[in-house]
Amino acid sequence: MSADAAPITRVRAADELKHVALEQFASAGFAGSSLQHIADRAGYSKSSVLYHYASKEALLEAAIEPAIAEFEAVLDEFLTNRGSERRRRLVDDVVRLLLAHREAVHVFLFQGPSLDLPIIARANAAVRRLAAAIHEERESVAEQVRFGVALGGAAFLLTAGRSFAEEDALPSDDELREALRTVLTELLIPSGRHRPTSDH
Amino acid sequence: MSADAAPITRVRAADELKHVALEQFASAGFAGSSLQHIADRAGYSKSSVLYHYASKEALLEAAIEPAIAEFEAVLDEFLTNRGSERRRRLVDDVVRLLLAHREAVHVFLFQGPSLDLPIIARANAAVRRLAAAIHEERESVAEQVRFGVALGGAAFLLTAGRSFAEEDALPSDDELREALRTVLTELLIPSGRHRPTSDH
DNA sequence: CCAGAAGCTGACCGATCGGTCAGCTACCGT
DNA sequence: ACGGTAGCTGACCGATCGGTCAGCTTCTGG
Repeated sequence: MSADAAPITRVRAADELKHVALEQFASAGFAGSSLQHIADRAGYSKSSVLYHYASKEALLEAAIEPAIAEFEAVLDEFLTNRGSERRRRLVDDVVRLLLAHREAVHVFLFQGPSLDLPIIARANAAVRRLAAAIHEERESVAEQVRFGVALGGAAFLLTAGRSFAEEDALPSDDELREALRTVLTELLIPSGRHRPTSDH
Repeated sequence: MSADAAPITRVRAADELKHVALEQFASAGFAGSSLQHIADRAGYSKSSVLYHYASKEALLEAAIEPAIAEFEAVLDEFLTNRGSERRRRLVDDVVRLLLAHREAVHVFLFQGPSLDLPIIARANAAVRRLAAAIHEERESVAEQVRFGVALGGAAFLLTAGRSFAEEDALPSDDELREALRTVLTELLIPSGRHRPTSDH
């Protein structure tokens, strides 16, 4: 049998290691996180880590691939859509993705350029595709800056920026989601707001 | 004599190493930058680096201290001022500081939380002071998010985000300064714009 | 009852890490 | 002419890095 209930501990170790590793990669950087440290934190030996994952790189890949795949899906949809809902969908998707995959986003967005790994190259390619699309359709520099500040700022707020707040004053995820949607909408959706032709 | 012209090569080595090191720290991370690599890039030996700087940590400190001191000055002025020009000054100062010290800001803002060094602690304390001041005077979550997105986004755009743009399409620093001032002003200065009481 | 796979580990490997040290060269003021 | 110092280097150190490997347990299907 072993159709159910059995793998209670089965997949757990690998997932646990993946989770601890992602935390470490996001908070201390990929280069700054040793397999030994990750193993210690998870309560395993370094050999165990390398039993479940062929290499440090494979561990990183397993940890951030889902986030990258989801980001690629969001991007594809954005590039396909042409309707008026286009940007609204992007804002919603991005906020949801950021909240669900903070650590992973922190890794491939902030450390991405410095890591020479296939999985990171794939993530960078996706980010670059988004940047190129934005650069194409928004000719003014201020418009491009708005986009970069919005996405980079949102990512910063949920990852690195978090450590600068007082712990007892951290808003809940629900509050954050709504506030982020509000702010990103202001920045990215030129709804009948006060931005005449000032740019460019 | 030796009152002039002599130190042409004198201070050069130390400054050159500092500059190369800062580039490396910003692009590859502190943990990911080895003294050997920095020395190679600068055309010196590793021993030479440690002759000019007592340790890797001292090298980092020399590289980013000026930026931190300047940031502290900007912060002190912001915390002192009470006039209506307060936020406008902050925007101007921050944009100027970001453009002048991109790499240093990238180090202590994005890698800051993960490095346990005195100089980084000092930088983190300053950022935290700013965050606390913002949290105090802006009670709505959206307002705090606006602040975090603005500052974090601007920093992202000038550092990590830069590598995602096509090289031949990078705006000049002057264009960036103006665009950043525009966008940050929109985000941080509640001038008679369409933000009624929607927040909180 | 037992063969074998899964899970996990310590011992070990070469490479590289940050850092020390003795010594070399070149130039300085006296 | 010479002692001292500033600049720089290669050799070397212990620690730690990512990764390999043989072997130990524990469980399971036949």
